[in-house]
Amino acid sequence: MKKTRDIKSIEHSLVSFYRGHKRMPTYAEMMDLFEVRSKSVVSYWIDKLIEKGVLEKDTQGYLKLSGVSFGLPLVGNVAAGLPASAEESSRDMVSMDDYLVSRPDASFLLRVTGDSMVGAGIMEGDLVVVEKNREPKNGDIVLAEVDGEWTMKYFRKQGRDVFLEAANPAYPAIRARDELKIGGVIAASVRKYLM
Amino acid sequence: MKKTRDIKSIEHSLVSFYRGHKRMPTYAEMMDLFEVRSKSVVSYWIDKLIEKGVLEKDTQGYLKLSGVSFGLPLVGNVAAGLPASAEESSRDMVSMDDYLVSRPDASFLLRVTGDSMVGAGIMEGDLVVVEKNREPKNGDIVLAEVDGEWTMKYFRKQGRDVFLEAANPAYPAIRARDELKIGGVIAASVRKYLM
DNA sequence: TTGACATTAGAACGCGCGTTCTATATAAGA
DNA sequence: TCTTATATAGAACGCGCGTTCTAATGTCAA
Repeated sequence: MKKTRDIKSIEHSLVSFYRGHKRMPTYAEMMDLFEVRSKSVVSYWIDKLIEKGVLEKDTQGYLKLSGVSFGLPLVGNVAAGLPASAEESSRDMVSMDDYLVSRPDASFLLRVTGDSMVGAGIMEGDLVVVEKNREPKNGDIVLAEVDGEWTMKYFRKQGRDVFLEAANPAYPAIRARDELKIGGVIAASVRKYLM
Repeated sequence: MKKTRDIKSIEHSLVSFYRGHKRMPTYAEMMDLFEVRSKSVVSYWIDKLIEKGVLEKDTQGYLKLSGVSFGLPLVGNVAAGLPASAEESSRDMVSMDDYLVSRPDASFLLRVTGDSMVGAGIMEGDLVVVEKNREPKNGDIVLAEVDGEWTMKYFRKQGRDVFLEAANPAYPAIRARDELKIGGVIAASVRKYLM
């Protein structure tokens, strides 16, 4: 068995350390990670990774996993199928957190109950990201209180006329009688298949 | 204007620093963050945050944002509506990355094209998380190559009989003639509404 | 074999890190 | 008032961090 200490495996061990510890390892810790016995060797490989663009140092000189190896690679669309797995670089790396949540401070998650939005592809059991304190635009999906009950509805506005509409045609549209209690605007919806 | 340097604003500044830098600040940097002029004051507040359970130190003594303030709060279901925003603690904090992706090394993202899975609530433009090298079970949604074209289909297996089925009834089921080329199993699907 | 280059080891060093001490200002209660 | 608890400042300290040097070894081609 040949030594597996190439630049690829080193990058991989760094990424998995960061995933596990939510921080970068120290040079002493990297000695164990890379299975070398000198910090200078660590420095040697770190320099290589910086050259390659996997790592960078921020303004204070701290190591950072840059761009690549954050999140998942967005490799194209379904029609293109799975990638040749060659050409590792020049791929878009997308973090689900960053992609789905623009304002983490003003957002929360809800588990979907009921079937009022199945027409919009939101099914029972899905999670939705709700953004608070945001002015809904026509066509947005909002979390609203109707007759003391919270539901998700399309927000419709035509001129001065404002009403709520379910995506499921079985439910009637609701006009704002007194005032509309909007809990937030649905920013994203996610569904998990595998456990 | 009163001093806003309470434990709440300090926690917030730490979280936003971590979100921006993907690491914890040093004590010197926290002096600027907290707007104090001594590292001992920083240590003073850090201890408070550790007591509170917001922070913890890992085995090497490094600061870590623990549990709380990672990801988004999962506050319940749609029927429950938006939370009273009181009782800040004892909420489930969920990171989208951790929730949706179990095996980051073996996963990638695809943008959905076509309407073959609208029946399953997966629409054109959605992103799907595809997990490679996983044995599909009956009922899983898989990325498969059919007649040289990649599509998403339900994976059906009844005894020895294996075939692919679209969620859209307009498309016919497909039996495996030669061999089934499975690119991966769909682990999750996400849709973004606000830009 | 010889040379050039890539990779590893080890040691030394300076500086900044987080800790810890003392001292002081402020606020609340008795 | 005096006491106590809370919050801030400043300084000192030891240790570990990342850097940088020299030198030895491994690899491969000429």
